[in-house]
Amino acid sequence: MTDDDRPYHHGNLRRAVLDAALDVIAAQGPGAVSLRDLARRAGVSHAAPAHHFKDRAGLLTAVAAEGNALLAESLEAAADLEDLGVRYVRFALAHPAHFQVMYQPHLLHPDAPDLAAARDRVDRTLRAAIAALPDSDRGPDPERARLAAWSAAHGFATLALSGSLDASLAGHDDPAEVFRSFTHLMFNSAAR
Amino acid sequence: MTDDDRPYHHGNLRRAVLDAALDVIAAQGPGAVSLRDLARRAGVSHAAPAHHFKDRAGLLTAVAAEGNALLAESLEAAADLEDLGVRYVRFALAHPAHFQVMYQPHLLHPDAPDLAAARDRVDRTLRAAIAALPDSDRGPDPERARLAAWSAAHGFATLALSGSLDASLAGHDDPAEVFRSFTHLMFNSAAR
DNA sequence: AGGCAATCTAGTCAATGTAAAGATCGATCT
DNA sequence: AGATCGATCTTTACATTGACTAGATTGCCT
Repeated sequence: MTDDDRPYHHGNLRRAVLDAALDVIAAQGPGAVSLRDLARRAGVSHAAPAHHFKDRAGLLTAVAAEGNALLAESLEAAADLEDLGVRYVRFALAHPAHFQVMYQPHLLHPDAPDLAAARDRVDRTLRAAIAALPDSDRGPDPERARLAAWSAAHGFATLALSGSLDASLAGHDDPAEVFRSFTHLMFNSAAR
Repeated sequence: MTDDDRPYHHGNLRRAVLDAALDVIAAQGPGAVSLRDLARRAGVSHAAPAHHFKDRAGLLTAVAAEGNALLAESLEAAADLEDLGVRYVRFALAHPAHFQVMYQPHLLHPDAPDLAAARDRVDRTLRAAIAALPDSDRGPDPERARLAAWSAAHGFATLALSGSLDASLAGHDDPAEVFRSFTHLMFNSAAR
């Protein structure tokens, strides 16, 4: 018994809620996400999203899984490790909402199969890029090189998103290129 | 008109609430912090914490400020840049609750003077450590070296706290030493 | 045409954040 | 010592939220 013309079924509520969630997260952080608010934005009843995501954590898990999938897609197209690092940073800055949720386990359902699968994809891509390094650059311990590369990219991305680098990045138009400017140096030596 | 022996004034409610908050954050993340729950743990009425911290954000801002102060204290005792990086990682792992909150602007009051002051202290310490590098290691652009060093330490700490490195760190008893093992390599080259 | 599963609505309950107004205490001043 | 003032805490109240349940609606499949 609805007064308006709105059809009973939304059509693509899952995507609509996800998109609304991404807006809220990008603007106000994951803590500001309210299932009821997202329902209002999508023009459905307050309990409708629950059927698609079960939980608040379920919604954020879906965001994290989508984020990892998007990230994997970009990284898989990387030319080499440096390019992969730059792509990692670029992804974080282009998809801040996804990125913010991906590495906060407390917000997520620990063992969601699709999330784990997407993470594996990212992981394999990084390992492949390390393995593809020329011998002169890879160094004796690939695992160590992997941690170094991931830490550098992840740290830069995280700090940039948190605003901690605002002063340092003020002049530059593309923060990812700032990252490239020193990652290039670091990995001639991580190799040694 | 309270039935129990509990005195009207707690004595040190501010500290009690902060400590309870740190427990909750470390165990369940900042999202699980409830002012009412902390009040219950401290044995006071549910509105008592508000007088000390104003907001939920006010409480977390106090946590972040305290965290930065503790971090600054540790970093100021660092022998050199490598030691400073290891101390950064060690702090994050020893004070996960503080660290988790420090870099999430959405949880905090943007312009809290004490927080800004504590952050400045950390910032100055890092710049000093960069400046104290031998010429052969510092390289042409100190700012670039600063971003590289901070990114590496911050990324490793963040990834470790999020559990992303659990598999890689399984064998080692001190993750901070794993970090040292590759930061040492990186900065011979960031210098070049 | 009939039935079935997916999708959505409506109603409800406990928990939370936040605000306002009053009670209690302790320190300081005279 | 006694009064006063500010800080600390309690009580009450209200709007919002997450989560659960039962029921309504729809599209699809056979």
